[in-house]
Amino acid sequence: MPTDLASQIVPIHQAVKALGWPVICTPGVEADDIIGTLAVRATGHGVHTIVSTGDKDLAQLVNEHVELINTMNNERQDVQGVIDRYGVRPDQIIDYLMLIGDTSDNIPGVPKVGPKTAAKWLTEYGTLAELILNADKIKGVAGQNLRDFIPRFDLTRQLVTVKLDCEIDDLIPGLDSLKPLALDSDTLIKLYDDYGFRSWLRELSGDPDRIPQQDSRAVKPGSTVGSSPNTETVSTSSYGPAAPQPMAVVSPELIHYESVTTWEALDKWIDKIQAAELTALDTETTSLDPLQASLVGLSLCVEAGQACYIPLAHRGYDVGPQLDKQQVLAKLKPWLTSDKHAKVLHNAKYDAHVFLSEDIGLKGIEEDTMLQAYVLESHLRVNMQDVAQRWLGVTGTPYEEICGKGAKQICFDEVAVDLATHYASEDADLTLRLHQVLRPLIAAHEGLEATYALEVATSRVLTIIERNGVAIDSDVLHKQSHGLGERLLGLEEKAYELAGQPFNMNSPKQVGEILFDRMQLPVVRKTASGAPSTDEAVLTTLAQDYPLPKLLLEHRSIAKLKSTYTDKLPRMVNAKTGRVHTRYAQAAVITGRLASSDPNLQNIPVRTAEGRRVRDAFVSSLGKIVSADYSQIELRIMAHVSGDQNLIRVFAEGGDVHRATAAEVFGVSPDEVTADQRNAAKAINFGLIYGMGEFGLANNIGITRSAAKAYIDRYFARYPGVAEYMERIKVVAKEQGYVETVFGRRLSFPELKGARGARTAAAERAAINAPMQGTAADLIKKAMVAVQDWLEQKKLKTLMVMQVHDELVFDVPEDEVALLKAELPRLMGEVASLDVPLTSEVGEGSNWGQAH
DNA sequence: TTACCTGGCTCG
DNA sequence: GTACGAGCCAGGTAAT
Repeated sequence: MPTDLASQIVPIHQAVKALGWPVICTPGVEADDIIGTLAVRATGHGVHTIVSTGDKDLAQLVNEHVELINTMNNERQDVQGVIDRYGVRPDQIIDYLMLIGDTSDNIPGVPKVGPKTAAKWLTEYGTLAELILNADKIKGVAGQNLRDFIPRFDLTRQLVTVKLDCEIDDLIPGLDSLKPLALDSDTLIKLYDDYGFRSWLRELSGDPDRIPQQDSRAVKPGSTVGSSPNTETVSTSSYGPAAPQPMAVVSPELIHYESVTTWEALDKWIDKIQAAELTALDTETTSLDPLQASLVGLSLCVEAGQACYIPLAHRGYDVGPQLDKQQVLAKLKPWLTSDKHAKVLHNAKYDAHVFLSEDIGLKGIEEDTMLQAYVLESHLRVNMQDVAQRWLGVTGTPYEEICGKGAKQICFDEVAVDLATHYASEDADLTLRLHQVLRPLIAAHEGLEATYALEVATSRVLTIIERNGVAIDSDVLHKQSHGLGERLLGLEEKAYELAGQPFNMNSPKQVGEILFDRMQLPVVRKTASGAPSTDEAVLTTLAQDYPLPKLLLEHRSIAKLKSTYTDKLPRMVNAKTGRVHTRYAQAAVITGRLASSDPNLQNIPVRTAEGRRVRDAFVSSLGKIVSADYSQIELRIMAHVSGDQNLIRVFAEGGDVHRATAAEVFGVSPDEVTADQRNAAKAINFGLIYGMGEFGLANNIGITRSAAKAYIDRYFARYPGVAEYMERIKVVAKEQGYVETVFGRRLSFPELKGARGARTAAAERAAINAPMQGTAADLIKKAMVAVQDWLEQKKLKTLMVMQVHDELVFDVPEDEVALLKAELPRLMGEVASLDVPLTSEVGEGSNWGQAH
């Protein structure tokens, strides 16, 4: 055999025989080719995905090719036949069409179709079968006809195999003599990095043993758990070393994950979970969107290292035996819906939604390891991978490694069952082990225990709110969109005239070129990257002397309204429920607040009249919208935590707090306070919550720095407790590395611990703000739990539909409105007793806009 | 074509 | 450099 394969063209089966590697060596061979080759080898063995222990990129790339080749192999036989037999998925045909596009780049006469075009076709025709049946009617953007593509499927296969310099059929006999696939990507990457591709081949041909032929870690599930590949990892945990806690240590050979595909095996596991004190549970689904997700399988773990996966809805041409989904769920339902059987999950809210979609109300959710991790370290990521790495020293399998990412991500139901078994069992196993490690750490601190209990209770309420959704009047938004669109056109016309040429008003770059290059306006400020800034403050300054900036400001604000709100919200309406279902991230904000996304309902406009109109589209489906918000919550908390007697008295006396503080600061009676004085007091009140300095205050209310300094000095003179508190909290944060809310939630600032310098100033401000924002978050969470419990206890029909940091919004039947308006302030006020009253304001209306 | 970043703007 | 905490949009560009 040749020893220098890199210099020769070697048919693949020869390479296979010589090296045990399916290597194609052609002049100019590149990384793509080796990846493709490895993928071909994998598919030749019926492998669907390759698990890597080390670098993700190569395995990921290989897996993408595996997917393409599997698809291609399926479809080249007979497109319609494949559809009928295997139910090829839309994303697979997209991939296939992409493959055509990729390959056709250099091939004259083969039209190119990208995933967007393919997706558009599929959207129009719904299913792949429809698409194929209507092939002659379907035209792409460049006029190409889908029918033309179908006969070319085979051509494409030819082109691809030519590119690989072999026929797949030739390849397979060569592969048959090989042992099962062995890929150690650490070694691959190292060799590739050290020697480059060609040298690597030489190494291989000279010393094939350098690559382990049988490395079960790479192929068979089971090894990525149990030991950390990187022993030098240093934990950032504030609570303990990264070294695995004794209870969590499971030596790899004791780990056993199994697929449950027989009724006997299922019964055995049902016995186990019935008897268990606590069971870790995890679901696998078709979507990351919990309301869209459909159950694909579920995993259980009652003892560290011993877990099972029950595949329920996997698909694919060679999917193994699976138990009937409905029968399995029927057998499990008594256990799932029993609060006598305690469960631990990682982000239980997600799984609760998945089960609700199967008409199963999951009960007994007593523990949630995501919330445990969040309560312990709210400033760090709480996904399973990162948490397991931090607390167990274990590198679990990332979701992306199983399903890919981005546009090429596959659905979990396409993942091979054995691979899914490993991944899903591991999740349940790690959940249980995390619980064993984290739970005692929380129990050791009263404040953390209380915070965790609150988070678990909040999770249940959030599930309800998300599922309730909120009714949106799309017609209202469409009309607004239309009006805004016309105004945008008018503004554009005027702006082009002033600029002397058309330009994209949405592009900061083009706006900058027009203003500062063409029109030679003065540069007020530069952005972080050095370009002249065109933000609101700059344009407002320029608008005093020039007409165009004013138009730009108006255009900006209207374009934002249209694109983010009036255009977007109607598209977010769930087809099944006719409502908008936001997602509340419970472990995303370091201070303990919630975050809302898809869509974000916590930043719906309110400050301008035209923006506020968007809220008119948030309507009631039962009768009225009722909204209740804590008034001046963070300032009240400042009064409480600082213990400043003057500030406490201001709140105790009630009335207009900004006017009262203005009277204090400027030494006049409340009714003598001027509008300017009240504004200054308001700016200081808000600013000090954020740790604002004189520069910030001066900027904010348009006064000189020295005037701002004078105001702040007077403020602190009148409220000395506030000044002392701010100094105290900085010291505390620096000494212990964390601060606490009133209820004992810990908020960490590791960068402050023992540090000093310019960069710490920002962290200091965050530390000053955190107890207030965090305590406010605690309070509203307590309120949500109290109110939802009350709604259920009173058996009311009212739905809680939104939380906006200090506000709760309800969809209320007419006959419950009076009760809600009477009881909400009481319920919200009684969740805690601070040194200041906790008052709230309640409003009602037929929509959210009116309810304020 | 897609993925990621920047600048800008919305909210509490 | 300069006020805390978020999410989302359009444009622009780098990577594929």
